[in-house]
Amino acid sequence: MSVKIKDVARAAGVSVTSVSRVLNNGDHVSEKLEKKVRRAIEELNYSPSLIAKSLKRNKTNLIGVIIPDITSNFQAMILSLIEEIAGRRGYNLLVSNIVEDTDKVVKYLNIYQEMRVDGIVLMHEKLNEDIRLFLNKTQIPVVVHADFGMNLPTVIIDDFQAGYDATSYLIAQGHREIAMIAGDKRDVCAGLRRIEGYAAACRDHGIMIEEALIRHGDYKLASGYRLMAELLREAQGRFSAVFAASDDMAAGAVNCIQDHGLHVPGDISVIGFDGSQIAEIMRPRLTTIKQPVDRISECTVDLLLEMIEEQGVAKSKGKMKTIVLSHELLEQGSCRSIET
Amino acid sequence: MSVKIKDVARAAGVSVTSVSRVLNNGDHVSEKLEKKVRRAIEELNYSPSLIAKSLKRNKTNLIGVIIPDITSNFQAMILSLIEEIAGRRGYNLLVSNIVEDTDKVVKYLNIYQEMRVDGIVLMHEKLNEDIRLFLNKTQIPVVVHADFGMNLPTVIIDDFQAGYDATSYLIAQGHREIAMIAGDKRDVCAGLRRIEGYAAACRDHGIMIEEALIRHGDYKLASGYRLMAELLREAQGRFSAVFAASDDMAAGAVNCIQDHGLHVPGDISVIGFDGSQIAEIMRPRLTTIKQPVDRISECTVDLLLEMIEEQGVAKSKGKMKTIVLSHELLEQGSCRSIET
DNA sequence: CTGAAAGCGCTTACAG
DNA sequence: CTGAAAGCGCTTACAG
Repeated sequence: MSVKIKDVARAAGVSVTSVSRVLNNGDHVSEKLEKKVRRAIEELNYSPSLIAKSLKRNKTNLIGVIIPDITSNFQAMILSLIEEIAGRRGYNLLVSNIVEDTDKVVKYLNIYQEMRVDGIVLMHEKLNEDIRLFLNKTQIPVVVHADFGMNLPTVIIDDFQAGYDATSYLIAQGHREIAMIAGDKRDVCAGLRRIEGYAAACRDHGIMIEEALIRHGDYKLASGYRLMAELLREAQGRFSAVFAASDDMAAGAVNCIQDHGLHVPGDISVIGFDGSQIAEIMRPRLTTIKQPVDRISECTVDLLLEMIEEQGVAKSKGKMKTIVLSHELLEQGSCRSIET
Repeated sequence: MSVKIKDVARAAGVSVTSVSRVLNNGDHVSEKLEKKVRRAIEELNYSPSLIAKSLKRNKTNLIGVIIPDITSNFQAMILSLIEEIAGRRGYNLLVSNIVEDTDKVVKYLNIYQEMRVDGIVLMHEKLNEDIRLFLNKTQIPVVVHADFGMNLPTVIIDDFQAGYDATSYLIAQGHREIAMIAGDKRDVCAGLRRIEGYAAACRDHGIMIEEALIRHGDYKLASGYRLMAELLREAQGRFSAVFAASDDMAAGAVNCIQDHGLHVPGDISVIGFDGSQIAEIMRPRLTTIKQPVDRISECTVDLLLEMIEEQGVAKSKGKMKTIVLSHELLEQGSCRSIET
């Protein structure tokens, strides 16, 4: 049915070896041979099979990406940058958007392994026994976006420090009653670490931590709205500021506050996290912890490709890098300073 | 280096045929043979190569998706739904996010073809000669999201009617001076068709179309902001309402209007397009044309898989379906009726 | 129920 | 510079 290298060879009157050579333009071939081959390819509309090539070369030029939520602007940003950078370097992306289902994560890790992807980017931050096992066993280079404490190549920011900075900023503005719309504690970085940073900042400034002021969401807008509604219902007047672990949740919180007839930052100050597009859209714009999406994406691809391309040279499982990138506090209009 | 089916066969003391059989659990194998094989697989930590399998079976279970902008919430929504639905049916997604570069589109179409994906979803709406040629020649099932007038399987809404509806709605609210923040005319549906719908509605209601009130953007927030700034600078007072061809542009327009100290809908009414999350986030919420993202995604996957799975039975290139889904006008707070 | 062998479409030493 | 042949890791008639 479809035309294969043998057909091209026959049409051009040369060997398949020669066709392969002009296709991969490595070794020298004579001009007229090349011309004959190119013409045959053209005429037969030949499309070489990367499947066969991958099998033979033991290399697919595929990178698998497992991402929790593409509809989050922050994650979409990273995905699109990774796609672009990897694309320029000859790699294509296999992507799985896995919402909240840890079992599906290992299912897809295994599929990627069976597909013989050259590398994997894992953006999920929740570990279970199966995932841990996979990461320990697999021969495939994996870059993770969370500190799992298991000596894996990692690209992250310092979420503890970032949580600390956000909270300290609010404190410096005179706030002493600060609620937190946090993530899931099982998320190592975006969840747990940011909460720890918040708690440490409170502690360091002699502020009692009130459990009732800490709520846990899923980083999405709707949960920010819902949790803020709870806070207003159950604790109104007991906090003057809120630290949200994502811009989406911060935006949901702002919407909720405004829908209750209150003002941001007049009545309640809100600080977000990520520095995604939504921070610019909101009015007031969100003050937020900006993550360096471009650096995160670059470093992720660089690190992964370095491992992939090194593999031939030496299976240097030894030098596992952890790259910690710096965040930045972006001061916009959603926080105000209050008299102490 | 890595363990292959032959190693498993040897370890289990059976033939590779038998190992293959238990792997694909089709034909009957005796319980004890199966047990031996499973144990060997377990012990050797065997991961079968989908590459080899694909080559043999001539099927990759891969779908290539070419998408203009993942960071658009609307498109991210569709992508994530397609991923989920296709995933449930055993297909994985190869995705390329190609911003505005038509040459790259055909480059990736060719790569997908070489990778022998089972099907392709093309979301770009701009055609060039190379793309047209590819679509005409390829044997791979492709579903497109725009009416290219070339008898391809298509899933769309009626963008003309939707543009007509949006504009008529504004007219029914008493507006007679309506600006449009449109897309690129070379985008067959989201661009051209929506503009034609706008123009037809104006015409049908005896409204002169003023070219200066039609601006062309790229569907993103920033361009909506910029174009609205232009409109305010060059034509303020000459329009009381704006129809934007995407919610993102509508949001940018609203931001711009508000940043100029004006009010939506008090001073200017704005209607958007897509029904994406941003329409819910804005205050006021955006009145918008809501596209049925779930239906679009479902139909896309259904149609594509139908073609893929039919191929064996009959190469029914004949019955090319075009599925037109219905949109809906979602009335929220960004338009007001004015006295005529 | 089980196995030996051909073949999927390429690449790559090896020899000339 | 060019080609014949082995082999990548599977599946699948075919035979028993």
